[in-house]
Parts: sequence; structure tokens; C-alpha cells
Amino acid sequence: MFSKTCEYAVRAVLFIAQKTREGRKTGIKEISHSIGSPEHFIAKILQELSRKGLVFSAKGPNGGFYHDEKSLQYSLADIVRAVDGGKIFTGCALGLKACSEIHPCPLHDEFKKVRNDIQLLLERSTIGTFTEGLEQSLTFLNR
Amino acid sequence: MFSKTCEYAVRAVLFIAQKTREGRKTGIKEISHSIGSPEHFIAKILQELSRKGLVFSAKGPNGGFYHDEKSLQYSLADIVRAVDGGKIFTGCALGLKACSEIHPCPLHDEFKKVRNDIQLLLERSTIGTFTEGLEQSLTFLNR
DNA sequence: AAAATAAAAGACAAAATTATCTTTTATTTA
DNA sequence: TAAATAAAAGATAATTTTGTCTTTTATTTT
Repeated sequence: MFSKTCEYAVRAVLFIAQKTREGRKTGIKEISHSIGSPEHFIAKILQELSRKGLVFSAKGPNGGFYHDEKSLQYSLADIVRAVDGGKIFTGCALGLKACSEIHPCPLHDEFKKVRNDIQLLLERSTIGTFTEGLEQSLTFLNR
Repeated sequence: MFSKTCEYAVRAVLFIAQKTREGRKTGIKEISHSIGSPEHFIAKILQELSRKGLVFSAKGPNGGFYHDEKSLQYSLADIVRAVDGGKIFTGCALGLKACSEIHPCPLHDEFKKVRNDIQLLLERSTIGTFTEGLEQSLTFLNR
């Protein structure tokens, strides 16, 4: 569904959001350990998200990644788009570039609905949406 | 969503189904040209599908790929499972192996529905479902 | 100012996916 | 039976994705 990169990205972002809610920054080591990802790999991904303003970072002691209030409001769709692009929301199920409403592939009409459901689901979920479930250990992010 | 291999597979199978309905077999050259795929790549994929009984093949002049009546009844879900496995129907959106109903990731409940919709859609579509649209050029498979 | 901390950046490597090319085997037609 | 046809099989290669390692830069604390 999503690339591994994107899976790690979402998990990391949700973890950072949770820590932000607890009032602390969190470093690469803690993140990679907590979401079960390769350390340098998630570092790269977060560098990119940070360039795009979807997370913030601070160097030096007591540094790490965090969200400000505004970035807690970004949606999971924003994260997915930043990492995987919009293909999953708009692309053809059969990979046909020419597929469109007026020139549809055989699956076009059926898949339209599904893709739209996925997008809506991700658009309406902000990064901050999930901190409570994580806080109470109702949900998890590693392994 | 699906791997490139899977996209080609579904396109090829739908094309073969259409030709079967016209009463003819179709060769790798015609298939690859008609669905816009690399020739030897789709050949490999069809070898595999043929081993699994999802398409049939005949060597020699007037040979090629075709469906029998029974294999026209296979669902797109069968094709997807044969190529990509069932991951898309059952896997965790965040790639967490331990994610389950009783131990859910933050997206689990929301994504359950979407994954199920995708599966239902593909389960209820037989290979033969789409020949008419293709026949009448209401839908297409290449580019 | 020095030491410690932590992200940023860049180079490199492994693995998986996608694609190509050549040879072999089976079948049919002439 | 010979020639032509077409899939099967196997080897190899390119590309993309995923993962690792090392060095540099910025910041904070002592």
C-alpha cells in the first residue's frame, strides 16, 4: 500500500507527536528504537520531512525532533504525499498513465471510490489525532 | 497499491480473457504490445500464472495464452494473491507485523474497512467481468 | 573555550524489483 | 521429416528501494 519509507515516516511522526504532547523532544536513537526502524534510514526520512516543515528539529544536547502546534495539525495525507507523492490518491489501479474519467481502465470506476476513501481517511486524521491512543497504550508503533 | 508485476498481470489476464471471448489465443508479442509491457517480463509473469492454472498456454503455431471456461471465473483477487500475495488484503497499513484486532496500530480500525472494500471489490470481479467494456472500447489496457 | 550531544550530510552497499537477451523445448504445418 | 512458430527456461543487467557507515555542522552545557 505504502512504501516502507512511508510506513516508517508515519510511525516516526506519530511517535514524535506523542512525545511533543508529553512536552519533550525525542532523538533519532529513541525514535528508531521505539518504532523499530533502521536508525540512519529514519534519520534521512526525517531530514526530508523537516526540510518540508512537517516536523522540526534541534541540534545539540536536549535537541531532537518535535512538533509545534501548527505542525500537529498536518494530516497523515500530508505525510504520505511528502514521502510517496499523491499516486495512491489519484493513480490508476493498473498503472495506466492515460487512465482518466473520460478514458477509464476497466477498474477505474470501482477503484475511484476506494482511493477516495483512503484519501478522506488520511486527510481527516491529523498527526495529533493518535497521541491519546498511544499514550494509553491502546495502540502501538513498533515491530 | 499493487506492484508493477501485478499491474501487468491483471492487464494481461484481462486482455487474454477478451481474446478468449473472441475465440482466439493470443501470443506474448500481441499481449505485450496491447498492454504496453516489456515482452519478456510479461512472459515470465504468465509462466507463473500458467503454472498456477490461472491462464492456459499452448506452444507452437496458433499457440498462445487463453482461458478455459473455468479460469474465466477466477477473480481479480485470485490474480493479485497469486502475484503479490494477500498482504494488501490483510497487512497492516504501517507495516507492523504484530498489528492485529486485539493489538492494533493507530490506523488499524480505520484501515480495516478500506482493505475489506478493496478485497470485496476484487473478489466479486471475475476475469470475465470486463471483456464487454474492452470489446466496446469503453475501457482500455495499454499506456 | 572545551567537551559533549545530536542532527545534517554524503558516500557506500545490500536487496528487491523490473527489464533484457539467449537458448531450449514443444507443437504444428507444409 | 523439415521448417516455422511460440512458449519455457535460464542467465544477466539495470534500476529502485532499503539500509549502513563515516564525517561534518550546529548547539548546549560545563
